[in-house]
Amino acid sequence: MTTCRTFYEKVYELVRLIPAGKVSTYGIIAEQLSVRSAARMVGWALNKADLEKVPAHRVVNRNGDLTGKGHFFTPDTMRRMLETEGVTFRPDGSVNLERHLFRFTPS
DNA sequence: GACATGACGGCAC
DNA sequence: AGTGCCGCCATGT
Repeated sequence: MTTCRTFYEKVYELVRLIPAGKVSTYGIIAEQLSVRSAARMVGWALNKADLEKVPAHRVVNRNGDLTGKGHFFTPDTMRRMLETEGVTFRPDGSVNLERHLFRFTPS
């Protein structure tokens, strides 16, 4: 639409590839899009995305923190969905990236 | 057309 | 180790 096939489409596609119980980060997704430092766009794309179609709750920041929780129906929706999928959180409320970080296959 | 903002990341201090 | 600033691309005003 506005841009060439929207960079959003790519973001959505990648996010949809994230299996339940796993999470990814804006930076990694941006990197997959060949724009290493455009993580902001990724978040933006998700904001405009249909949460019904894209598991945006599986995307967290590099810190493992649920930065986009405030963009969901309720602030705890994101965490709740992740917990339901089997994602574990640290005492500080961040996701155990060491354990749930999903790595896209560069192939 | 220019300025400001945004679900971030990395580097400098 | 914590805090701050700059950079990046796209969108909205």
